[in-house]
Amino acid sequence: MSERPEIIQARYDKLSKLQELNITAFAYKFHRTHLSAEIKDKYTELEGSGEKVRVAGRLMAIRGHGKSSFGHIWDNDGKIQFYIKYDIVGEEQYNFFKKLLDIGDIIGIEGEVFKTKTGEITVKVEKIEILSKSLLPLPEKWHGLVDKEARYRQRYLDLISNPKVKEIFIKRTKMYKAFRAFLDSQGFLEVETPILQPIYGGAFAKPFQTHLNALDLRMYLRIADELYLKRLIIGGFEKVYEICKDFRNEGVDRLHNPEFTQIELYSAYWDYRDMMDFTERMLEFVAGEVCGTTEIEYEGRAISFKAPFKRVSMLEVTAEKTGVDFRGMDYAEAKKYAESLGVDVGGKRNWGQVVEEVFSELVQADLVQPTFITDFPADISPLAKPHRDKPGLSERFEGYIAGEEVFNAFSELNDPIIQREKFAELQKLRRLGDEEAPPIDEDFLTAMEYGMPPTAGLGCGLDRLIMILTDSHSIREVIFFPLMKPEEK
RNA sequence: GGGGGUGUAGCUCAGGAGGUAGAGCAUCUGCCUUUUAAGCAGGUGGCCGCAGGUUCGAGUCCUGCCACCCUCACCA
Repeated sequence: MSERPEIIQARYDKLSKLQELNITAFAYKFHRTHLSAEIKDKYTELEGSGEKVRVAGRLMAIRGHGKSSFGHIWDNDGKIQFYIKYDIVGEEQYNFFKKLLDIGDIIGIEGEVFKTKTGEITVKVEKIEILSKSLLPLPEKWHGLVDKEARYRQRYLDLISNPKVKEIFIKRTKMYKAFRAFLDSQGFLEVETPILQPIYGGAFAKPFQTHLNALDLRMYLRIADELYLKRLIIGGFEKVYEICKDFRNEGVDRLHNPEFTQIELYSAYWDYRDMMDFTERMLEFVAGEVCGTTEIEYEGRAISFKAPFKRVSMLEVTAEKTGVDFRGMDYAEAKKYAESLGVDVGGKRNWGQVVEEVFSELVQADLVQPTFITDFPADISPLAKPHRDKPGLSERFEGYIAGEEVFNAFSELNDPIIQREKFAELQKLRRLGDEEAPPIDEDFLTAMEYGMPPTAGLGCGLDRLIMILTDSHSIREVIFFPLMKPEEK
């Protein structure tokens, strides 16, 4: 029982004293008249008016001076200083403050507002009450909570003691709002599609499996939304989007969390060039809404979200960079040249995979400014339309920022005959041991056979985008509760 | 999975070459009625990640394990 560290036991002792005094340490409610920010905004009206304000928040600092004390409480929008004086509140309340409250407690105060001689807007306390006793001590006031493991496992402590962390997540929400505002204004409809799916598809990835007891059915958590959103396009919703949690049963590192967020959007009657025009306008808008500017800095490098973005074809930029033009080569020849460039293509099973590997090894890291890389190999783009002019390529682009892939888009394949062939090729890859090639989705093919309008679609990794917009090095900094191994007890 | 690093008080961190465990903040006791990392004086607080080993003696050296971080590989 009483094995508690002294610093914690002291708080339990105070709780007992409160109970002896018949003071409720865990209140039911507190009527607030103002938030801390409102007091500051309305100071000129409040000063000298005799109006009493009631504010509540977490007690974060105390500076005692004998018979008077200063302190700060933090609420949703910021902090406010209070001044409590023996002469005003009397012996009982002052001793209650001095002896029974701790940093970390949630308290409510009432009093008039004034400015100290250093000019800080301050509440002169007339009444003070405890709303919730904090039984565990908070991290240190100056350094905050630094240990990354503790920050991620106990995010609430991170949020309490590191105000900048709160800003990152506020920006994350601003990003969602900006996408919604932009897309809604352009006639897109926000929709929801299944997370639990009997067949996964729309990307190359290992899925999470689960089991539906009612139907004794193996189910998967979605790896992408693509095939369901296209069904909606077929159904006559011509512009749709979804902000979607996807799940991939793969590695965990600074760029990957097993559960992550994308936005996918589809517009009928567009091709991938329309989507590029749209995407750069949308990204410029989102960056401006989140950061207040399109000119940002990520890991010491200036990045401009000002449209238009650079556009260059994958094969051309790779040829420029490496001196090897892979166009017109067959699989064996491409492999030979890739190896001559020092790129390991041992596990690559077709021409496109080889070219993509060379690109991602030797070119990708240099794409710091937002750049559209266009015209990907057709054999690694099973859901994209074949390029109208360039044999072997597809009408597909990916967007790179700060050397990382952030979005991926196509002129969507709408020919069910070619789609079936593409799926068949994926089944070959599966049989060759490619675990990430998705199984064939007959229901989706049936939908396509009813006729799908020409369509362009885009997927954008929102975790990576907000990392860049908040200058965060790890995906764990932008996900409230990133995946952590449970601690062994 | 490979390589490198970290783990010591509630928090942030020191502990040189094996010899009784340290600081700041917090906490506790005094003093202090406009401070803001308030101040002054004094005190409490430790499974040194876990388990073994070497040694007269291990926070320190060795082995194994655990968690986390960085990095490479993998991952659209």
